[in-house]
Amino acid sequence: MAIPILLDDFDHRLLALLQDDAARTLTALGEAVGLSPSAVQRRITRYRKHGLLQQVAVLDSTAFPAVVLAAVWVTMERESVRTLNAFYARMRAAPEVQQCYQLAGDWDYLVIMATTSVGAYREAAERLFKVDGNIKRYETRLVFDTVKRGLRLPTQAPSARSRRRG
Amino acid sequence: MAIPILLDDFDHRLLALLQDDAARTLTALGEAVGLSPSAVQRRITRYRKHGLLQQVAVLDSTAFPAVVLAAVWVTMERESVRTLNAFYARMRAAPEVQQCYQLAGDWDYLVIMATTSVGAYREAAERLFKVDGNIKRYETRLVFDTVKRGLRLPTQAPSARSRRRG
DNA sequence: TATGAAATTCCCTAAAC
DNA sequence: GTTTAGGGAATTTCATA
Repeated sequence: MAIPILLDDFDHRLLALLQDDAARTLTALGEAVGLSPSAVQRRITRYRKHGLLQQVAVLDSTAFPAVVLAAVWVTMERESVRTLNAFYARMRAAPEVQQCYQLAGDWDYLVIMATTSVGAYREAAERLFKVDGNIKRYETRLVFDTVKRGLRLPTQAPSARSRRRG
Repeated sequence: MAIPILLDDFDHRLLALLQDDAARTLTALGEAVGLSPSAVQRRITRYRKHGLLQQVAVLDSTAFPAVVLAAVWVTMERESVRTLNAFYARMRAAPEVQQCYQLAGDWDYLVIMATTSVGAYREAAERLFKVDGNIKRYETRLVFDTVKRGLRLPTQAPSARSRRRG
């Protein structure tokens, strides 16, 4: 889907910085990687045009004591293209669904949910995971504590990073 | 930890907008919620000072075909304060660990990992989840497909939103 | 105490090189 | 890739309800 984009060392370092803090100025980014602000800007524009990067605000979940997080494992009864597409559409459309991954193994999907109460979670789960011809079984595990939360991706192997440093 | 912060309707709407796209200008945000750019800026500054919000870049994981995502369930042998703190510190320090949640039920923790190869995942898992006096058991499920990915939190009940609209 | 408007500063953007 | 110039946004100040 996305057009392949070739990344050099500057790109990898910029993407790492931006994943930590996207509010930095082009000047600060340029100083960090050894590039002029204009060069940094051109690169970031390129990332955006390729749909590689989007800037979002991440809220501190502990600041919202009412928020209920839950992990749900799901297995499908039989995966016809039609029912699967419907499931995907439901996951993407539902504001309660934060993340949804297809897994290898006995469980087909992992879904991370976020709601404002256990009641709201129950409602959403019954609506989204109703056991019918599509979904065979699902299990809910409420989140007691958030140890770490982020979406950071490594864009190059750790060995390449340390090799370059050493 | 975080100082409680009282949020009004303007705040809820701003936080919703910012969670979708943190690159909007203060003017655009102000027009969307019916506030002057100055007022919007003051509120966002307040969120930042309270540690409520941070701006990050989220990368399109499909644009990095080499990236391997994995979900790991973990159970602890015996949860002494010392070993637990060590585990928490390890999770937070490891760049391969994206998310880590303590769960209700038979599995104690869910860990979402992101590495640049299956080899790198294996290395990281052996290092982070080594079965010893601390960790009893862990199971890995590789992610085949990402249906949805985000960290959006609802800051107020959906009923409150629709009630206000209707 | 929080607002909106105006003035200043700084940054982003798009040229030209 | 850098440097430069211009427009625009963020930030501060100020008057106000």
